[in-house]
Amino acid sequence: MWLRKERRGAAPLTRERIVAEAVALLDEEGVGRLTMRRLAERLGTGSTTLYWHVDTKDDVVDLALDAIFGEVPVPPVSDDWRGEVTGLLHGWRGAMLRHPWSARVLGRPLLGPNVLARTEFLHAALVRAGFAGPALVAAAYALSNFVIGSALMEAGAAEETAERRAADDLLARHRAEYPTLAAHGHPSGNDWNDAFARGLDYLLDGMRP
Amino acid sequence: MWLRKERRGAAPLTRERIVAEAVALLDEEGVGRLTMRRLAERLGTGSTTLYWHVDTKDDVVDLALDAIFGEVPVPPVSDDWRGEVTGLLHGWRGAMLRHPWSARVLGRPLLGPNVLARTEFLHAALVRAGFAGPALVAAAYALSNFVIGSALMEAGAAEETAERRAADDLLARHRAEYPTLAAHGHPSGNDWNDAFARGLDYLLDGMRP
DNA sequence: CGCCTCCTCGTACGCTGTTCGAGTCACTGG
DNA sequence: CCAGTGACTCGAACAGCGTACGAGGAGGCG
Repeated sequence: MWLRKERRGAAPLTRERIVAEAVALLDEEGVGRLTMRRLAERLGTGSTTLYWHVDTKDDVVDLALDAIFGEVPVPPVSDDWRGEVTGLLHGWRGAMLRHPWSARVLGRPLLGPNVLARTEFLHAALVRAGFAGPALVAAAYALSNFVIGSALMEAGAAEETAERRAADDLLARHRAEYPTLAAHGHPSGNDWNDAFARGLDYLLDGMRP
Repeated sequence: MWLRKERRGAAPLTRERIVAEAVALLDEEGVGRLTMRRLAERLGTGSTTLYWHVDTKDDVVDLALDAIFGEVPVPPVSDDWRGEVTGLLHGWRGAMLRHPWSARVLGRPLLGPNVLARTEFLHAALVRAGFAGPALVAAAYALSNFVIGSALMEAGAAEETAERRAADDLLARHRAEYPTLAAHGHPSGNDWNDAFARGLDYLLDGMRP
């Protein structure tokens, strides 16, 4: 069969290819349109074939999630633990914003190797900084929860300018009930970057080993 | 008709009743089992009837989400802005942990009246504390993102002790790759409360108007 | 040659959100 | 008194979903 070489060479269906295509599909169409059938179609296979490589659709999502965290660069170890941490976390946020569906999918335990490696790095940097015991877990969780929460909110807010417009209208209509909110408005554009950087500084300033 | 009084009195189907029942269903069975048909069954109506009161299933979720934030007590205004903020945020976290499905559902814009009222309170407290401009939005977003991220992670981790056990096993097996992580273990039980309180203190300590 | 293992897939099941059109009922204006 | 109107309910149906199952095809090995 001539097909053999071609099949083997061009399209050996693997977990890796499935995950890569899932990430592409999620990036292009969002989490609501990730479907086993659509994914299989993009891969040129039948939908049920996927189930030989993967137990369940949730597995695909878990794998895709861990895959994008592989994009987060792990800074080199230096004697500036604070620089390492901010570098890691800015990268973390960046990856989540590049793949906004990731925020919608969080909440299941993050146990993939890429996530674990970065979490390990974060903990190690904090240990090097002198944190230990309850202060260590508090610091590590505060930092990652802050990043995750920020990405979640920002990804949600960035989704639809139409909805944002409606939200501003709503806020303007209820100006009397929410005076402070209406006066300062929602962040937009570069405000998010600034707010994130500032917030991270607040947190790091307040942390003491 | 004798039914008239009864119908009118016992079961006038309203948005409020739908939302209340949705919250109950979500609390009992989780977000995966919220179905228009199941919800309607619990309400004693046909499933399609719901669509007269509500445009879409997402609307039900949005309403349920805002409803549980109505449980968050708004502290009385005092001259202790930090106390007000910590009180509000502990209550916020408590509500989310009482309804763990809420974490899984976050990410869409939070624009319900209950959420807006509490966000307004948070902003107002920070303004009273002297924050303004970019520092204000950074402080407000840092605080709420921290709370949301914490609740998200904690609710996710609390879901299944079986999964937690498997996760610990996995960590133990890879002890060599993740030494710091394996050495300190995941939080459990009251550790979460402590980590949250500490993290919040870190953040507030680092914030300057 | 036959067998075993890896891999693929068509079919089917039960369930989902939502649309549509027909119906029921309390009430109102003539 | 009664026709009509608007608020509300619902059964049937549609397209699509995740997934189980069992029938196959193909390469390697006896």
